[in-house]
Amino acid sequence: MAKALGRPPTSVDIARAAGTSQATVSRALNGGRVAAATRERILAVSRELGYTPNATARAMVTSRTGLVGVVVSDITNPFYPEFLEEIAACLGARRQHMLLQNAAGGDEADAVDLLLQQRVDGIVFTAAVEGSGAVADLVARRFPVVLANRVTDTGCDTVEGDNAAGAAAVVDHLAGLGHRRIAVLAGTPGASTSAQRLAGLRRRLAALGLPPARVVPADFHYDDGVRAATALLTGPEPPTAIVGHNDLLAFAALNAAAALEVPVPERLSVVGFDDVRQASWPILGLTTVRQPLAGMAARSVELLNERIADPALPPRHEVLPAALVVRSTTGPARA
Amino acid sequence: MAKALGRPPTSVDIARAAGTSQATVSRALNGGRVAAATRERILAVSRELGYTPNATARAMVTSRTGLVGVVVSDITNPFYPEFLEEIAACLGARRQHMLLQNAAGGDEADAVDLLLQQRVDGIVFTAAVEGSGAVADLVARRFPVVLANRVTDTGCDTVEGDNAAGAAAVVDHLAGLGHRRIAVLAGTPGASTSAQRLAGLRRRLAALGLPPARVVPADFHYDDGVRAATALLTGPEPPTAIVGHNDLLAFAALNAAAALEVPVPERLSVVGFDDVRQASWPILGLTTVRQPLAGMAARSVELLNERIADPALPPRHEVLPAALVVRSTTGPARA
DNA sequence: CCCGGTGCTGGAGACGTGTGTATACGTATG
DNA sequence: CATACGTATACACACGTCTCCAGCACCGGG
Repeated sequence: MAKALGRPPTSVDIARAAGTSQATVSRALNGGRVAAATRERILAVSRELGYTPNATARAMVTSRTGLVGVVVSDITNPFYPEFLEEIAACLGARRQHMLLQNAAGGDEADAVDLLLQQRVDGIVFTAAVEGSGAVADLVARRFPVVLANRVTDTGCDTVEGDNAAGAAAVVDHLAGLGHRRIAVLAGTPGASTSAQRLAGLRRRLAALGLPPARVVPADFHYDDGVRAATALLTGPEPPTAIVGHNDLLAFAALNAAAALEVPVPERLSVVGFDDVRQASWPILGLTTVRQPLAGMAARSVELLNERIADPALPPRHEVLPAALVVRSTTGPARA
Repeated sequence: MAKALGRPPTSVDIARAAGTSQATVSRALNGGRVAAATRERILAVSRELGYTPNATARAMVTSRTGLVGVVVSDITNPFYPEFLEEIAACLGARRQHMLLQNAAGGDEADAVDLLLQQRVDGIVFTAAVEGSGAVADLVARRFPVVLANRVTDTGCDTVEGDNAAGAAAVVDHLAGLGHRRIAVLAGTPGASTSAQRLAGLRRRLAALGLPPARVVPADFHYDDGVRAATALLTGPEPPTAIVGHNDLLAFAALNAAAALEVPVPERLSVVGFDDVRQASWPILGLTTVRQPLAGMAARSVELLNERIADPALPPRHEVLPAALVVRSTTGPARA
């Protein structure tokens, strides 16, 4: 194995050593029609020389790289690593691979540009919001794109959890516990998940005849969440329940409450969205809406590959069920 | 921008449209000697046609991809996303990009193989342990490799925190609080960080004349940590302090304690390693050894690029300072 | 007028691979 | 025996870019 010290060996080197043509080497390694003895010899030689096919050269001629770009908005949000792990697994099963771009700071256009330069076969966007119109541009060019956990009015494939149903379940749960002053830590303005969850909450509150929720922007970030929750809890008429548009925001609310010595769930109930792994830790025990993580990843990869195979496909929109998981951060509202 | 519907335009297309040769287009876009008027025209045309340089074709001729492979052992361990974010930032400043491989499950050899096929310029390994000898093989072939937060006896560059000093600081802190029965949730057997932290703990315990620590393997995984900590706490002579070789293991200990209704820090003190962001959350408040994350990332990228420039460099080993951060999971040992 | 130098541009080869087309060989068939 | 056919291989080209080298125009000095 540890043979190549200079330039790595090429299929031409293999061909020379095996006494055949380069074309035969290519066919032998890719399952073409080659005599068994020849194939055997070529495989032996290529093993001996430590041959590694050059993916860039292959991409040149096939115009397929086998790479799929994945754009996330903040990789330190624990939701994303879990999602990426699923995505990577689905891609690996198809012998594709992930080129990750972290678009924190809003340089989504830069991220897309890089992925295009690398000639990825398609892109999965999970970033919360599009600021640059980069996605619309790609769709207009018929470049294969899937939006995971996010939708837009651009005509591309989308996969998401049932945010409205999840939000309704949250309201039912809180209302059942007697909560009437409910506040929301909202995600990035313009993010579809945030908008849907908010709409679902409002609709259900109205349907139950409850007062509207107070909505505070928190941009899906922990620090913003702590600031916003602190302001809510120290202001006039503090809420008896806070719904984070994100588990990270819900954790922020828990921490703000702890810092202010507001006991949870006795004086404050907290609910999140996503059900990241930490949410199920006993010391956190967050009540939250579970996102169908594995399903979203699997469908995203499938839809993307279908579109790569046929870019003219009509846009598909899939909604996967989401379910409320009740743990220990919610309890009866104080009388 | 949204022009290209068929094949994306090439530099030849630009040349044709601008009335020059392809060579001049290449020079104009890469800062070669070109008349100002010609450059202007070429830039205008390439913008108009929505030209995106083909990185695979460039890689063919320059034998540089600008891609750096990064191998992690478990991306859902929050340490890694934080580290990756730093790495990506350092790479981005050098116009390089990250090709991530999650080697969970021990398929490190597969991960390396893929990265080599993609012809990455170098690889940063942060995976906890090498099972396959893949790293040794790469080093023997003089392929640029840096080990971050991990060392081996193979002669390649390494960057790590001062694990021994960190461990000593942990022992001093616990001893000062009166702890004598200290247990350790150890990481993957063979992981250098684990070995160093363990050695540091043992040495300091011996130096202080304290009894040796009980060591339980937990493989750096949360679930293993919970099982191990539960066994410790329910067994005979339960420890008064548990040191996780990892913040994740420390959190596991906290959760095991919570499930058993063992109060922290009154009856059990818990310490971790890494200082991930969650550790500083008020509701967790984990006492832990801070890893010099940004510094490790920056030095890893710098060392890797130096080695890419000159593969014959002698191996360098850098140790960055680590510091104990005392929060609320440690307290005096019960009399 | 000739010659050398400078500044810009075009031609052409290379990088490593996949694949369509042609060729050599052996066998079966009429 | 001649033709047809199937199998296995070789030849050649294309993919898009960078870069070396040569060529061209222009200019100033001898």
